[in-house]
Amino acid sequence: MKLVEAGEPAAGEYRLDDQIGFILRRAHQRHVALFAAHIADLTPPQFAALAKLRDIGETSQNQLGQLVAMDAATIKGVIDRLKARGMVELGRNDGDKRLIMVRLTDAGRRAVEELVPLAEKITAETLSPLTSREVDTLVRLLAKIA
Amino acid sequence: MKLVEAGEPAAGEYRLDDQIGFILRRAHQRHVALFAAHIADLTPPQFAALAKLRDIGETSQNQLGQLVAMDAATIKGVIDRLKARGMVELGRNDGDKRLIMVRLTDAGRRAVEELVPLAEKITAETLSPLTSREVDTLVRLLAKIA
DNA sequence: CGAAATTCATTCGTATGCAAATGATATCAG
DNA sequence: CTGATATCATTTGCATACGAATGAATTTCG
Repeated sequence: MKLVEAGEPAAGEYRLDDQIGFILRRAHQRHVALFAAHIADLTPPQFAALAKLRDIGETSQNQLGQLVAMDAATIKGVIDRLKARGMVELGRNDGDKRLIMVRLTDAGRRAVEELVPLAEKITAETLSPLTSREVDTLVRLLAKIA
Repeated sequence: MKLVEAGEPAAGEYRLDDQIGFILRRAHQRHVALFAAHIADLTPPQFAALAKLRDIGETSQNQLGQLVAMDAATIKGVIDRLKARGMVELGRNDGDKRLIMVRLTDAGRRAVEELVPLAEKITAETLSPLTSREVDTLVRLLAKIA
């Protein structure tokens, strides 16, 4: 008498490898590794900040952080490192003196433009185990839980 | 004349928010936040190590790291903190003197047993925006790219 | 108007996560 | 058997990531 089908956990059993959190973490790890393999001198969060700045132009540090899903402490570190490398420059805001405005430098803009094709390749490679139908489905479902 | 449908990027356009890497990062962030909300005194990697140890029994530190997708440096830190809290204990291996064997303490085992129901709740809550069909699909596709 | 609440940026502490270098131990090849 | 290779654990350095506390500036509200 077979009590449990193959691959189906018994009631009450907890399989780490089947948990969404564990799988999410591994999928994210793989993506970061592929990113590093193609773009060695910039991290995904750094590139995200540059790409977002290119799209929206100058913004405050915190605002940028919200747009790229980083809290205040995290975006500060990212911006500090991008600034040290001459990719962004900072300035005060006339209206609201609390704000630190961030904008791309010419070098930063050139870097984004150069890297976007590589970033597209990274996205494609990350998704390469899937059919294009599956890609659409995955992105849609993932966005739902993000 | 409409050149681009709403939601469809023009050729060559790169939308950060649609990239799998960015969405993966946000989904992972949300899961970690939900985890912390339910299990305040343990991180997901720490719980993963405990859960895996419960399933497979004593192993070497590196072996455990491979099973929970952490490199040697990372698993060491996780084990150090679990050891400091009395959840695991370490020992030398008779056959191979390089190995550090790791096993659950009684307290560690009790902790896992107590936390598994909460972990199941976290998994369910992370996936709550999806139907059960969508859950199966997401897990399957995510596992493919992980 | 002016006190209270909010927002922005910064700092500190803790915890992953990974690359690279190192020393100890095992294994393999000749 | 022994030198070359490989594995295990450790350490250092760097980069997210977030909670909590802080000070400055702004907004809200009574």
